[in-house]
Amino acid sequence: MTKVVTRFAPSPTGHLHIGGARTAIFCWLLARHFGGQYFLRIEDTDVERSRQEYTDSILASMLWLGLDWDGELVYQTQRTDLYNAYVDTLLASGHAYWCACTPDEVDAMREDARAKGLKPRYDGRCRTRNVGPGEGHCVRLKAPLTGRVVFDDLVKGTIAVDVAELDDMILRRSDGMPTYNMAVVVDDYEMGVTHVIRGDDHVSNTPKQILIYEALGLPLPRFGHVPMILGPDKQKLSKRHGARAVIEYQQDGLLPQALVNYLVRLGWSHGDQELFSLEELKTLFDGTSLNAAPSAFDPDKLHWLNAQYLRATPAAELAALTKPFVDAAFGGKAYAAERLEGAVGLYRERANSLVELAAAVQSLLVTAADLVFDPAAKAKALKDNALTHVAALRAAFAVLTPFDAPTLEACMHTYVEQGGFKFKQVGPPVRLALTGSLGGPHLPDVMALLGREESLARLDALCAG
RNA sequence: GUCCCCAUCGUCUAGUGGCCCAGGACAACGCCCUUUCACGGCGUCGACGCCGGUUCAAACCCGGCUGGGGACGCCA
Repeated sequence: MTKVVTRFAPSPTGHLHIGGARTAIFCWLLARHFGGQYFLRIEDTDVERSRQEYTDSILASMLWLGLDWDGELVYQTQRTDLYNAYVDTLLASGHAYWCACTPDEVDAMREDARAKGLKPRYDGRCRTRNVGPGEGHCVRLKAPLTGRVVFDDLVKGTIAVDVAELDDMILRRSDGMPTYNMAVVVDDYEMGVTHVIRGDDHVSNTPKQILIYEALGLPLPRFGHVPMILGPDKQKLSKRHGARAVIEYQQDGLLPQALVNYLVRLGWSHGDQELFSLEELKTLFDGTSLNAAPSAFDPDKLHWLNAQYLRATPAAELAALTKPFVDAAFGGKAYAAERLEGAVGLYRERANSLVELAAAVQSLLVTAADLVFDPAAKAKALKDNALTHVAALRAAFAVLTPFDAPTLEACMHTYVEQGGFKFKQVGPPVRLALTGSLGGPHLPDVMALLGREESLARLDALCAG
């Protein structure tokens, strides 16, 4: 088996978005599957927009998702000399030339071409002018004039482009900095990258980069372009589609396994299987079965997956994960933390995210005096002589032993049967007293968790108020 | 405008010439379970964009059309 080296190369101009995250997952999986290496390269050559805090954020998201990387981070801004050395060899070998055209002149050329219905491109007028280095001069690739660039894409199959579509691209800007395509080729080669997995939006860069590889006489890596992730409306993912950064999903209380699982299944599949652990993915994902068509992001399915993982997480662990969200919900106020794990156990199947879980669990953690009643529920439950049932049961519960779920349940049933009531008359007001609402976990379980003292206090509070 | 890519239920997808009058999952809807809300179980709705080929046979192969997306920077 040949060595597999992949890389993920974000530019630190924003947080890690789900599209990038999915690409990173594919890269990581491919490397891990084949026992290869996965590198991270920070493409920070756009000094204006690049920020250290974004690099930090991207790395944090990467780790949160469970994607570890090999080796040191590569920062493109630290490798200018390296890129320039390659540009110089291209200049020396006659594969590149100096160009004195100004941006305005080139713009004019493009407009001209577009007006004629042609592809806007640089016309190569400095190719033979021998202008040499100088103020405002950049270096361009002396691209072949005829022929086709053909490559076999891992996900899209054969892609062919006529070189007439390409122009003599700039390799080094007039300020001495390399351009994106130049830097990428040098880096991928220097880092030993064997599989370049990246977003669909780069397909048109690939032929250009191949031209540079060829001019440099370097071996080509394998390319794989994964399609974009679209919004639920099939349009390009944008601000109006809500959360797009993985950090936002983290804040919304999503589990990283759920996000990874969801993202992987967007564009990749393994028969009818829906649930995959990271370990399982490592053994299953070999870079095949990738879908060439773009896919729409479906928040509903993400939440469903998250619910699956929420239920699969052991109660103690889930309580620990939920705690920060509960702390935030209480805004620093004290609450019955000793009931957290039990409450999480009772509500886990009723929540799709940690945020929802934290909100649901709140009513069991406040003190009786702070319990908030849902007005609609209150109006609905406190009909007829509902409070007499509450008072009667309160008296029964006060002397009940043991105070556990089965005994409590039996006690309630006895009360209902002996009084000739319907449970519908008795259950709702009791539930309202205990949780402030009319939905939720099995009542005896709630009381057992709250304990006798707290349960009685809540029943009293409703009767009094 | 030019070039490139894509095309199965609303969505994610299975499907690589006969097993498919197309399977699974999410969503929706209904029923069951249930003292409530959920979970769960069962079921319903629902797709091969269109037109031509090739073939005994096409969702699968070929061509065109239509529709969608992407790229055309001294951004990445």
